[in-house]
Parts: sequence; C-alpha cells; structure tokens
Amino acid sequence: MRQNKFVPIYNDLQDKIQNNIYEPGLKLPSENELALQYNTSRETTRKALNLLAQNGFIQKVQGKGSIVLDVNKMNFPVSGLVSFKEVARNLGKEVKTNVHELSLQQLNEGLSQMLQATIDDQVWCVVRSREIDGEKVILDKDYLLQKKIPRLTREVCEHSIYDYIENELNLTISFAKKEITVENASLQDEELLDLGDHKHVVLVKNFVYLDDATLFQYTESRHRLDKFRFVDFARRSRG
Amino acid sequence: MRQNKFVPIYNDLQDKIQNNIYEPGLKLPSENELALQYNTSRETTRKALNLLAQNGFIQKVQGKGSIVLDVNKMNFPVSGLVSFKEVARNLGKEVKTNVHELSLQQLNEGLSQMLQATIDDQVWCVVRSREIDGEKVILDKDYLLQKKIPRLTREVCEHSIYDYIENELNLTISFAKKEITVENASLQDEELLDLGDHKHVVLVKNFVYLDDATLFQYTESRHRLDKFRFVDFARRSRG
DNA sequence: AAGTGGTCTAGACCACAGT
DNA sequence: CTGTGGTCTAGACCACTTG
Repeated sequence: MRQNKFVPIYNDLQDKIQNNIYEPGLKLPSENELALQYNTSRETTRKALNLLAQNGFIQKVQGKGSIVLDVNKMNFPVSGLVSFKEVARNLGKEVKTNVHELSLQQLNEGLSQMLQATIDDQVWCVVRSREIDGEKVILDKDYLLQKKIPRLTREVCEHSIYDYIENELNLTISFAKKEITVENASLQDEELLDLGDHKHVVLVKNFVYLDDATLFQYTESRHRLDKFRFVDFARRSRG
Repeated sequence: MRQNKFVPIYNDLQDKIQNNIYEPGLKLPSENELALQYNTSRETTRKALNLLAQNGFIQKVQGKGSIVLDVNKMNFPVSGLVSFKEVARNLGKEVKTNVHELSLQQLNEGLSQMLQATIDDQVWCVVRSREIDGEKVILDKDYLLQKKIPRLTREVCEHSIYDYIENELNLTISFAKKEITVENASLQDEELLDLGDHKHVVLVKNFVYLDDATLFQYTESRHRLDKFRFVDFARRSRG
C-alpha cells in the first residue's frame, strides 16, 4: 500500500507535541495554516488531526482550534489491541514465556461455538505462562483455526504469535472483542501460575478477527489479581 | 448543530442490517451505488459506512466491498462510555441507587492531582451504592469540579448524573480514560457493599473530559468480583 | 478489464467563538 | 466581522479483487 500522505503529517505533529514544540494547553496552527505548511489540502490535514485526536494528543473544539493535550499525564495504549511483548516492552520488565502445550485438536462443542466454526475444523491449542520479574502471573490459552494457520512451531509461540501471523503469514488482524471478568482459579491456574494465596484470576476473553471479517482466534488470558491492569481510552461515539 | 447528512443514512442502513434486509455474510451495495440511492456524494456515503464499521455492523474490505457482520452474535456496548442506568437497562435487571454522601469539599492533594486542578477549586463528592436484584454490588465515588457544575441535588444523584450534565446543563462529555485493576476491599467497601467473603474489589478509575478538553470528573467505581463484567470492542488503529 | 474501496484535491457553505 | 473547525461535493487517481 502506498504511504498515506496524512501519516507523515501525523508523525511530524506527534513528534512536535511530544517534544513540547507545541505546548500542552495551547493551540495548534489552524487547519488552513497546516495545509499550507505541509503543502496539502485541508481535508488531508484534517485526517492527520483526527488521528491525533483519536489517539489522545489533541482535542478539537469547533470555532476555537485544536488544543494540545498533556501527553505525559495520559500515556495509555490507545486501545487494548497490543500483544504481550508490546505491553512488556513498555513496562520495561524482565519477561519470559513458557510454552506448556502446543497441539492440533479436533474442535469440541464449546470451542466450535466460541469460534463460530464447523465441528470438523481443527484448531491449534497453545498454552503458555508468562513470567514477569521471575513470577508466573499470566496464563494464556490460545485457540487458532488451522485452516488459516497451516503451521505453528514452539519457537513461534515462545516469541510472538502475533508477529508470526502479521509479518510471516501476512494476515491482517482487523479488530478484536474483549470481555473482562473475574473467575475462580482453576486447578490448571494453580498448577501453572504462582498464585500464592489468591483464589481468583482475572479472565480476559479475546475474540480476534481478520480483515476479511472472519473470526480466527479465541484467547483466554488468565491474570493473577494483583498484576492485572487494563487501560482503555474511549471517545463518545456519534449517532 | 445541523443534522449531519450521513446520520440518517447510517440509521437507515443500521435498521436494514438489524432487520436482516441486508444479511450477515453478504455485502452491502457499493459506495457508488449507495451514493446514488441516497442522492449524495460518495464521501458522505463513506462517512456513514465508516460509522457502521466503527460500531461493528460491517467490515470493509478493499477491492471487495462492505461485508455485513452478524449483529446478534456481537451485541456489545461499542465502548465503555455508558452510564450505570444504560447498562442496567440492557441487562433487564431490577436496580436501585443509594446516595450515601453528597457534599462540597475543598480539593485535597491527591484529588487535585487526579483532576489536574488547582488546590483552591471545590469539588462535589458523591458516594453511591448500586443494588442489582437486591444486592449492593457496586460502590461509585464521584468527584466533580464545582466550577463546571454549580448545583447538584440528591434527586439528580439518585437518577443519573450523566443525564443531568448532558441534558440539563448541556455540557458535552467528549472522552474518557478508564483504568481497571483489582484492589483489596476497603473498610468502606465492607460497610456499604454486600461483599460476602470477598476480600477484593474490581476498581475502575474513570477520567471524564468535556469537549473543551478540560477534565471535570474523576470516578472510582468499585465492583464486587463476581458481578463485574467489562466488554470492549477495539479496532486496529492506523499509523 | 471492470468494479471495489482508499485517498486526495479545490472549492463551497455552515455553525460556532472571539472581536 | 473574521477566523475557526464541521460538513458536503464532484471529480480524480490509486491499490486491490475478481472475472
């Protein structure tokens, strides 16, 4: 895909905001002004500005202008679509992944409903625990439709399944639905995690869709209570 | 504000999807086709389609078309910006709100940082418990900047603060940042909630901004573990 | 090659804020 | 009144998918 013209504009403005060239509380140049500066049309400038607003860097106010927000006070992942690696890197922690299981299974009743697939499809089943600073605090159970992912190796699972899917297989992850609840710890949780006295885990169910709108992955991520944290940044939707 | 032209188009398409006039898995008419049908330009049609995609009704695929998604299998709140009333209504449960405290306070150190306000501002402090089917399972602690909300009554707190803010005061809530963690139950939690044996609560911190980019509300929502549920629908962001 | 969605443009009018 | 962002238009070219 050709690089969008508004992306370099977005990046440039983002840099300038993060380096305080545009200061929090003050306003960006007007859309017409920016269109001139970047030698582009106003609508294209607006796409860059809308992205900035979407990602929490500015707040647009009709009739006034685009106000620069205080980025340092609001450093959140834009939304929950990040892999464990990305999250860990941001935290600057020592992390390790243990692969406990990697198998190809026939779909059972419950899973076929979760994945909206027919009962004769096969799924990769991956069970991994995640260590942060030496403690096993997250248990990830992934189920991936085999017809989308013909091969899967232990090495890939230890590194990053997302990387493999997006960069090696060139599948595009498009959107995901998340559900967060708290559940009683299972025997498997107690076995594979360092739970200590905790009797519950935070359960994050994740439904991942490809860009052709097909569901292809279901993931259960089970977190020790005291190490769980989720950040969400929501705009009011219109309509 | 004048009604956007793309909104009625969005509503019409949404209706047709929910009434199965456009069937899941099949495609919508092309953008050019729709532009003709609704007697508008293609860019305007695209705004309606982008809204549909954003809200999970369709999935656009370049070169192919807009695929209708199965709405029944994915009925989620689009994102976490919904009030307790709205959530409860969707659940079809018997709900009740108890107001334990409604006072005007001087900002202390911790809160002034949370609200990014000066120490001499005053805040409304509202403490409410929420009953669902007769059990007190949620404790909401709201802090609202008094300079934005001159008056606040017990009646408003029992009904819906959001309603009052948006419909009576005509302030527009623009976006919110959420943070979800699990914490030890406090004495106040034990006092005001029916916690049973639970020693923890799910803590949802909520930072609410108005459309002029000012933070005006900080809310702590404390949920009993077994009654907590959060659904999130995230699109992959660009850039 | 034809049709699809993705992007870009130049220009227009509107609603809102500050003067 | 001027300047701001919000919307809409008509037309153009591009990249991708399908026949």
